[in-house]
Amino acid sequence: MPRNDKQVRLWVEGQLRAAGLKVTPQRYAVLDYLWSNRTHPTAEEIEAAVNQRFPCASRATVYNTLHALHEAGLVQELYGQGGVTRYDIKVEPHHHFICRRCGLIEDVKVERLSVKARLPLQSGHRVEELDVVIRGLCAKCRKIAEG
Amino acid sequence: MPRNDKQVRLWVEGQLRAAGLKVTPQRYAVLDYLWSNRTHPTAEEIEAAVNQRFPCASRATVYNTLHALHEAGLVQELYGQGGVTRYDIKVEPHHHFICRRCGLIEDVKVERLSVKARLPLQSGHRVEELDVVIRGLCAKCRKIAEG
DNA sequence: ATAACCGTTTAGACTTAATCTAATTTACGT
DNA sequence: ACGTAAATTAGATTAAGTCTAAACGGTTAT
Repeated sequence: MPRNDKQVRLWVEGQLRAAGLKVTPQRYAVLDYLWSNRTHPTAEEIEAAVNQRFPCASRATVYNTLHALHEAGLVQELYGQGGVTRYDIKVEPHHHFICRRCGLIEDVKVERLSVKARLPLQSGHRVEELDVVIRGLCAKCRKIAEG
Repeated sequence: MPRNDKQVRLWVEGQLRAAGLKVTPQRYAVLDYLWSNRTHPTAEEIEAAVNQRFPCASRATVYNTLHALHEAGLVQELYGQGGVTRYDIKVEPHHHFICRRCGLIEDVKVERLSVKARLPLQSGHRVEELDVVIRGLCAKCRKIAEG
């Protein structure tokens, strides 16, 4: 696990290469941003962030990159109410809590939630990942809703 | 659990009233359709289906109704790739398998997948539901992908 | 050097799921 | 029946995400 800037650079570049992707400034910027910001950003937020210092990535490229990273298993896509996809770097497995009122997303450590499956689930289907989303009201919205 | 048409009618009306919703033809049609078709339809598919015999529900009403039914806990919303929400009547708890290639959605019986949580997950958050989505490739797409 | 090559990026048009609005209609308790 | 709050409507609007065809870049061969 990288500890300083140089190590992060090497880690990001290594991950891209390992996924069979050329290391371009745009891809580097997106993956580096996701490494540093575990805030479940939208594609739009990522685009704005990586272009803040100086424009380098178009919208199409941000989407292309995110799809490639997802395909490569480096990034998780989070689908929720409103049809806006959020992105999350896959460093260690975890689940998510999503508030149905304000949209807050919080990580849930796997230790708190044990999932036991009897595989195979359906004949012939290949299970690749298991997304668990806990939905409800966050503390803040709970207070508002309960009055 | 309703067994014939009359019982279904009474069940649907009862569910609507219990949720504090007036029984309108549009709402009746939507909930009845979801009762009879456990195919995880989109709002568009539902709109087309309930208007097939004779037009009765506008798009806005279909969405309003689905939101109301979801709010009331009668219907589950399924969010996936593509940003198209799918709807599923909540009759008995189950999970879902979704093929990342063709989008196939299949129910997974809870017996096959047990989720155990250590509550409370986060201080103050109210847990309302737990969505488990198994993602991967269905048998068909698996064959195509593996060549 | 130069050329050819293939994957990547780009701007901007396009698609479409879902929302919004303001006027009209309807369900249902009294 | 009546009154009213709730529900419905058509159509305009929004915005997330995709598509397209041209340009770019870096690699390898000549």
